[in-house]
Amino acid sequence: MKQEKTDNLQPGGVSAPRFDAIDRKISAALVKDAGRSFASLSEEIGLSAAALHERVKRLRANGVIRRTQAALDGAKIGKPLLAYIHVTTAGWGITPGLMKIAQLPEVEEVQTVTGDISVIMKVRVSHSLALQGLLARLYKLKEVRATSSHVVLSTHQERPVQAEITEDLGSEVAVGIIPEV
Amino acid sequence: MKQEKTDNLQPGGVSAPRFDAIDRKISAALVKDAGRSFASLSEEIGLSAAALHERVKRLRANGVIRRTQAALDGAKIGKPLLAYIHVTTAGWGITPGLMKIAQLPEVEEVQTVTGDISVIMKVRVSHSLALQGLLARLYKLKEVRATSSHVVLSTHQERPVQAEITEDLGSEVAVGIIPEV
DNA sequence: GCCTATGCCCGAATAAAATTCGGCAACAGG
DNA sequence: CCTGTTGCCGAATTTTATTCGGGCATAGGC
Repeated sequence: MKQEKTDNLQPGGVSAPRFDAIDRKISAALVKDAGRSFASLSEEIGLSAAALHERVKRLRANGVIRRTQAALDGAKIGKPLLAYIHVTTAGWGITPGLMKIAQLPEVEEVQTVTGDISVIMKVRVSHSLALQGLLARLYKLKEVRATSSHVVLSTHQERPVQAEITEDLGSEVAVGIIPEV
Repeated sequence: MKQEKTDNLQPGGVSAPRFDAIDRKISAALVKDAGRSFASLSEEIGLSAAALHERVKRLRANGVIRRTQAALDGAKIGKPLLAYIHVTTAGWGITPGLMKIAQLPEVEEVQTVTGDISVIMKVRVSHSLALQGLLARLYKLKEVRATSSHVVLSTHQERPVQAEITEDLGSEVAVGIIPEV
């Protein structure tokens, strides 16, 4: 029996759903390929298929895994033009008009952000005329003050949320910045 | 017999794969939920499970469906801070230094764009110190002239490439814009 | 220290799904 | 009119997901 020491267990936290190293590993694997069979994954993780299945079920129930989806090729489905639209609005937040535009299948992201712009939209369209049409719809909204578009020339990385975390990202800057008490 | 005629080949090596309305419908369904059984999907589409399976297999082979992946909740895996970093670089394009940073699991997108900035990066980190660490790594590269960060306050839409296309997006602007010949 | 409740895991059985296969019909080209 | 090709179907077949009963270890009450 190759029973691993269960040092992955966490002290009983009632509120926060636990998410240990194994869960992270499973999540990372499913982000890369959600179509893999539990059998082969369980081998890689070091769990039985049944235990793995239970964990995945719990990850879904907890909302860690929100869903599993197909990743399409934008160009091959007829939408080769990707762009970011920066929107400056009068007033605050997202209005019903903007939300309606956000529902268009061309619109992939709508985020309110800090900085000198209010909203960042990520849109993918069939051709430049469609981009213009999208901008026209934006300018029909009276809360839209200005827009600034950035057409994507080439994509060097584009992927969903990754499960892994680089541990030493913050620490390297911390030295000499945190004041002594 | 499946013979490959050389005159079928197009520049790029791939003969034009067809992508009809049914394919689009299937793709749209799989983007929403790739875990659905072929049986239930075939009912909705109006095909047999076998025919549906064959189409999906072809969509994958053609690269229309690039992969199927799990969508994680950024906050629940310990990365609640989402931001866009606009990078202005000296010289052109993506350098090896930038490509290395693009491999970090915190970096979800790296795009070269038109406009007054060179690169747009989408990053998701655990806390602001990690964002600072990321910026520190960027500024270590001598090709990086300046950056401008936009922290996401709230996400109103965030989803992968959608299969649907709004047909009348371009047409509405076209009226009165395209000059008569 | 002992006892029990709990969480996590396993192997095997079962249910469900994916995948394959042979054949039929529509269509285009010769 | 024939013929090769394509897309589809229903039914087998194989693979996979899912359930089930139980074992082991830990934590906490007593």
